Amino acid sequence: MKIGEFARQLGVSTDTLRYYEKHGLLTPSSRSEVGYRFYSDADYKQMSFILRAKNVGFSLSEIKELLQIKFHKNQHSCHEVKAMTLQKRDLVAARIAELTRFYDSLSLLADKCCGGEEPAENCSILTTLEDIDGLTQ
Amino acid sequence: MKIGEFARQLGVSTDTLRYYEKHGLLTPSSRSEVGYRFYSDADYKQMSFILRAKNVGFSLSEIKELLQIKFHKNQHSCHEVKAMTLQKRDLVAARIAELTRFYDSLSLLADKCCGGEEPAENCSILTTLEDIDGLTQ
DNA sequence: ATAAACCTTGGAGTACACCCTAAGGTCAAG
DNA sequence: CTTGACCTTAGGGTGTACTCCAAGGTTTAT
Ligand SMILES: [Zn+2]
Ligand SMILES: [Zn+2]
Ligand SMILES: [Zn+2]
Ligand SMILES: [Zn+2]
Repeated sequence: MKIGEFARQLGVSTDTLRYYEKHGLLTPSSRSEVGYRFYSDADYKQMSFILRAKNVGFSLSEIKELLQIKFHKNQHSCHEVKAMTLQKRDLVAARIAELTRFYDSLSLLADKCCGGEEPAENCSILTTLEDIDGLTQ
Repeated sequence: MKIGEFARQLGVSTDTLRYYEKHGLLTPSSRSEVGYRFYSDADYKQMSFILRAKNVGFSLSEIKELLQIKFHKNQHSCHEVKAMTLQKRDLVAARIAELTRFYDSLSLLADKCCGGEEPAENCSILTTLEDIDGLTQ
């Protein structure tokens, strides 16, 4: 399958596929005589793996690591894979915590503001940000 | 106050202050004869505003908007300010929802894996990512 | 024969929020 | 008068995951 059809079937752009190839995530299994990329069923499976891993939150470099493990399964342990997964989960959790603080602060701010059409002279959002904060910690 | 002392008091780098100046967030109120930046009390207050806004999750360009409103309070309404705040909050909420999906998927994956020291031949994290997913919708 | 649709490469651009460097000028202390 | 700490500018680099472009070669249909 040439790159265009392959991209269409997977719902990604051809640029993305060339990008992934350049970054060692998916090298098409063959090329035509004039250099056209040809993708096989195995390539389809690998790309699906990549997309699923992306869907659960792994970054491309993490996915590359996972692929290395997948290619040399006997040289890596379950422990290693689970550790990566848990570490990623913890990172995600930390980011969620930070964003939740943002969310709470923004809610507090919004609640204080009347939201009317009058000039923002005494807008409590602005004054709260100006004054000593009743926001942080 | 010169830039170094000002930066120290606010817990930011001098590079950050020059960056903010270049991007229209905070222009020091004066310069010495040879061009040294001098920051005033008003500058301190504005920088505090910026840092507080950052702390609740606003991006620098959003903060720039907020500053524009703050400078011309009578030309803007409470409604406008509240709308910005709510819109930002919704964006944050959407991002939290996405990360929560990641978190849940990663937890599911991790739970299935034994985490032992044996080779990853049959690691359920890898097989789950390989096979038709029990993850996504 | 020619146009449309495909493919190739290399390289530049995007957003965000800085950080770092070089090359040089300024200022206070000893 | 020199040392060290400070300041200036312009410009490049970081990471992430692409996206877009130019300039050209190939394939397929009419
Ligand atoms: Zn109001
Ligand atoms: Zn208001
Ligand atoms: Zn296991
Ligand atoms: Zn496992």
